[in-house]
Amino acid sequence: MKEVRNHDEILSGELARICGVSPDTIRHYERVGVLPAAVRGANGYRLFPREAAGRVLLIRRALAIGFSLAEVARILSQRDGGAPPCRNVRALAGEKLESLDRRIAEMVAMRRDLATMLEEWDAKLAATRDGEEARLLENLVHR
Amino acid sequence: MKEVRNHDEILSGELARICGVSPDTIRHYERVGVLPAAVRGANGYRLFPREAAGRVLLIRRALAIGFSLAEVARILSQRDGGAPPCRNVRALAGEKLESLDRRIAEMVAMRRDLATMLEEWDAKLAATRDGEEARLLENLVHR
DNA sequence: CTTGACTCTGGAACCGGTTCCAGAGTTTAC
DNA sequence: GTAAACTCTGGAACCGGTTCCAGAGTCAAG
Repeated sequence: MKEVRNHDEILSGELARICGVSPDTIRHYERVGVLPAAVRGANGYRLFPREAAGRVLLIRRALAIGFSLAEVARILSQRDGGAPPCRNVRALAGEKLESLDRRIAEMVAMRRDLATMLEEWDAKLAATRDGEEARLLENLVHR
Repeated sequence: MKEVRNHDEILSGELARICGVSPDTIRHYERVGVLPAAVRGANGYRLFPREAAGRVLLIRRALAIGFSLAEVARILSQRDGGAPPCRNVRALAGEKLESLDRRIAEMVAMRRDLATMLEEWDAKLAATRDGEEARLLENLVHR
């Protein structure tokens, strides 16, 4: 008997499938308040409006960009509460960009070191017979 | 009475200080087998040879480069067991380099997206009066 | 003798996003 | 009427490197 059921309302599993996410994740998002609590059918099953898919994608994108679930929750609940959080969001995103730049710089430095080391190692290995010790690890510690 | 004590043996705390690491971390390293078990004094206190500092730095460097403690433990115990692990190390480091590149590429893409978004946001905010909604978040989801 | 700074132990907490669990109810299809 | 595939719940596990904890022993200086 689905006569009373709005055609624009979908179950958690369907929402999950649409968003390419596990149902567990959907429940989790609701739990931490990043998705508004879904309406419940007579079953007790969650009924999400189709628009929720957009919200989930928004969340995933924010996560991918470096926001935490807690931050997203804060922002979205601000917005849902009526306050336009745009300038806060802008500030927060600015910080994200900075920290992202720092992390990237770190990793690039790491990559450079590692690549250099590999070159040296390969040179050394080429000059070392099988089974012999090339002492690569020592190389690692002395810069 | 320290007459019997070798002057080249140091306590865990001193080793930690030398390496810029907490004593807890030193104990942890011993626990997971990345540092060989230290000799114990009559106190029960750990006595590390000074060379251990080099080992710790080796570990920190390996970690910084993207190796896990488990991997380091495997490699080092191989070496301590007599087998020259150089070629294994080389292979492992090669994998690290690849995964590092992947992660960097991801983060750079992220950074690009975020920066683009920020530019758009700033343009939008410049055209929006205080307190008004600029709907930045929607911008986030629609690409 | 007392105080403070050290050390020992094994186990648990932390971070955060996701997944997994078990036990129970619902819906759908055959 | 039975099985397969959902859904519900709250809590715990996971990843890994580090830190924290409590209760106890050790050691140096005053």
